[in-house]
Amino acid sequence: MINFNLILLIVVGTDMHKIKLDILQFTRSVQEIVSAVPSGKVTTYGDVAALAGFPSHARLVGKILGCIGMDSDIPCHRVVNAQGRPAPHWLNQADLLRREGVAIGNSGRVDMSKYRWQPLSAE
DNA sequence: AGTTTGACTGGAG
DNA sequence: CCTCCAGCCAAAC
Repeated sequence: MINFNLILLIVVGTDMHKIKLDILQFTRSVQEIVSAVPSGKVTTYGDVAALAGFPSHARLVGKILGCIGMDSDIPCHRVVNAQGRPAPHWLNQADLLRREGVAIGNSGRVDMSKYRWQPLSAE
C-alpha cells in the first residue's frame, strides 16, 4: 500500500499532519471495507467511498487500491466501477472474479444486480 | 499557485 | 455498443 505511515512520520510536528491524518484514516477505512467484501460478490469505488464517509471520493478509492497492489491481503479485485466494469489496465481482475464464481459475460461487465455486495442486508 | 491527471460517475449524443 | 462531457477532488506536476 501507499506508505502513509512514512509520510506521517516525516510530517509529524508540522501543520500538515492534520490533513495527512485524515487521508490515513480514509485509507484505513477503505482497506477495512474492501476486506469485508465476501468472495463471490463485488462492490464499487463509489460504494466504498460512501461507506467510508466520503461519497464524492470514488476516484481517491481507485488511487488507493492501485497503490495497495494485488499482492496484498486486501481483495482489490472485488472492486469494479459502477457500470460493473473491471479496471481496464488490470487484465487478471476478470479472471480472479470468475474464479470466485462471479460471471462476466462477453459484455465484459459484471451483472451488478446479481453480484453487488449489499453490506446492510448482508450483515 | 495554476494546471493536469486519474482503477470515478451519471448522463447525453 | 461506443465516445464525449461536466462534475468531482486529492495528488502530482
